[in-house]
Amino acid sequence: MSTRRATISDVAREAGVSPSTASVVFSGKTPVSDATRSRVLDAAAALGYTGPDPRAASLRRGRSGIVGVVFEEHLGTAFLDPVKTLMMDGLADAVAPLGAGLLLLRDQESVGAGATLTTAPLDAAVLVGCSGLLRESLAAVRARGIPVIVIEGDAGVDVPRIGLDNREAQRQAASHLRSLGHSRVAIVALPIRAGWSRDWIPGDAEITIDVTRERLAGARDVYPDAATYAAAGSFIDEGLAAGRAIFADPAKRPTAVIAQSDLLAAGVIRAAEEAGLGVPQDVSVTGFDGIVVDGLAPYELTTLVQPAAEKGRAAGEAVAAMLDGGEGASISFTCVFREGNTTAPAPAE
Amino acid sequence: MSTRRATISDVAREAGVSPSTASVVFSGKTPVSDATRSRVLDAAAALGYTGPDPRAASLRRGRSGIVGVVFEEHLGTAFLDPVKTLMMDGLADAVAPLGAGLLLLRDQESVGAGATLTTAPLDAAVLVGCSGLLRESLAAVRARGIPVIVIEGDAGVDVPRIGLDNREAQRQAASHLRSLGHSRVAIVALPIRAGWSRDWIPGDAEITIDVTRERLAGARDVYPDAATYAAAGSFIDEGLAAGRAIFADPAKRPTAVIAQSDLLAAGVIRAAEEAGLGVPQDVSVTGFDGIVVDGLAPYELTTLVQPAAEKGRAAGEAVAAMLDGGEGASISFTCVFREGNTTAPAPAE
DNA sequence: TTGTAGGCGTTATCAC
DNA sequence: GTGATAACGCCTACAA
Repeated sequence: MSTRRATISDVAREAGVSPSTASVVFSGKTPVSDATRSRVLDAAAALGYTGPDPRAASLRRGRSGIVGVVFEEHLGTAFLDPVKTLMMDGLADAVAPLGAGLLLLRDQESVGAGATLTTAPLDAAVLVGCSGLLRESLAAVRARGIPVIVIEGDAGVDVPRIGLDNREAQRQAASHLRSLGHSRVAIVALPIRAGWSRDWIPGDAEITIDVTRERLAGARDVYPDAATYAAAGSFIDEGLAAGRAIFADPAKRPTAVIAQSDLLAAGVIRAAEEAGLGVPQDVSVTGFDGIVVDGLAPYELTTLVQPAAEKGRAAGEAVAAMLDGGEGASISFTCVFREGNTTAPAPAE
Repeated sequence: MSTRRATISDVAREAGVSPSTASVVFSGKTPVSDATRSRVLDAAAALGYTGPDPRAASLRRGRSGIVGVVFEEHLGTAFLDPVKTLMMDGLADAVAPLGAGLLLLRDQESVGAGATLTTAPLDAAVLVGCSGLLRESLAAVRARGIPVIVIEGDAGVDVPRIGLDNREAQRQAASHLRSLGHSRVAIVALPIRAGWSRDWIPGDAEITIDVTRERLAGARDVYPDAATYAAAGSFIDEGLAAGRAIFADPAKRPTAVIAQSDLLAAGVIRAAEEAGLGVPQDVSVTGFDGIVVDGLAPYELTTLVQPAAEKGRAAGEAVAAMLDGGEGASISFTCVFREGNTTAPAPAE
């Protein structure tokens, strides 16, 4: 048992054929006579050979069948976000036909620990939410000459990206509120930079996270002076905290809140209930993402539905195209406005 | 640009040293004089060489630095479960020191599509929630002779597993309720088999999902006749539906509900509120998992805290040990009972 | 400290 | 339909 594992040459010898013939039996790339095939297969079974060693095959072929997915956060954190989860699903679907799998990679791996962009046998890489941190990784990957694509983030220059019309979409929600007569509106934003703790932000705050900045711009296109509270993450509890801050002073209560994610919106709704405000009679709330928020029933958020799984799928397809020698173009997706039961005309003064 | 990528030999030639010396510069396994090192590094830079090709290195070393994680469900579904998410985090942490990354694999991949247990360059595999489906995959992996470990599932025979004292833990929660005087108790279970739709289950229902069966057994050790409603998944909304069914008939209302997951428990609490029942004055509710349920505040569930991240970490460490030639023993983890504010003495009749 | 040699296991190519 | 040959790019004894 401690003896070396059988190789395809062993099998070939046992079967009385050449290694290349045995190889062909396993790869199916060339016709083989039935007699030969079964002789090889029998020999393989006898020797406990279970097929070509993927490592050797990938060296020879120049392909590993592995697509790296790079997150800038802890894996657990990334998967707490339903949008990313959906995106992963779409991505997995799209790379499957390539015969590829997804390798989870964290950016900023402490040195020497863990597979990295530079040491993993990747055929291509997908960067998720590329902001400052990922930029360096990017250089490393590109130098390796493998296809790279970025989802929700700007990698600069000529890296194809999967984008979303964040600003326009958010503007739609804001316009919807304006058409309902709302004028006192507050915004609950996603974090404005890495490591941010929840707080009100000044009008001229520097925002390094693209998604936050773009959605905020869309809201401010309609409500330039709306007070903005940025949460520490996309969670119901963060939205709750934000909502408490917003509804704290009865004199300054807004009649509508624009939340930058559905989870935040769910929290805001809960804060409104806590403050004795009815949604949507007293306060309208809009979300962003269009995910199913577990436990939010009977509310149906008025929100922007983003094609999360499609984004992942598009990334996978772009990767496939680039692996085929194609160019890999950027694609931009559009959100769909969906009116639920959390927005209504502004209450009379 | 269409020319072949530089290899370490090219770099060595350019630097005027031998390939092995250049190799050593990159691997750092042997001391090299500063002069030589910088000559090699310069040559590499000039040629655009970014380091050894991982495919070749992994063939040579016999290690790919990749650990496969096999789920039996859609990736998106798997990551909806906070417990699995935490587990992945622990696993990622534990394999990082190995210099390994996690490759996501789905079981039952349609033939020919996607990386599989048999074609991916894995150093080891971790199966998550091994029930029927995974059994076959298991055979394939074991034949390949790579270390395998199973989390929350029985792979039979001699496959090391990371287990949990589901039955004993659930019994503790039930005993707690009994000590509070509850006698009319209902159980909200996880799905009893793949593809299950929520419904009451008969006392002798066949339960093919291990976790469900074990926790149910624990509850029935104390309340053998408790009516049991099995949800279709671990979600707040499923718990809500279950709770509605349970609280539907005022005449038959239990004074306590044992839920098999925290998310289910959260839904049950919401159903209780809906039915005008106070928690815990009118109904006590227990959960299972000890996760943070986003949006459940101000409730703190009475629950069993399972060491989810530790389970992942243990799996990673077991893998590391096996890769080192060790034996890979099974490990069983213990849940810790945590009393929150969702259980109280049974109300007087 | 540096160089030489051999092979890790496979598969593409081409000839037969 | 089958076989010989030559890489794929690297690493590690071992020798110098």
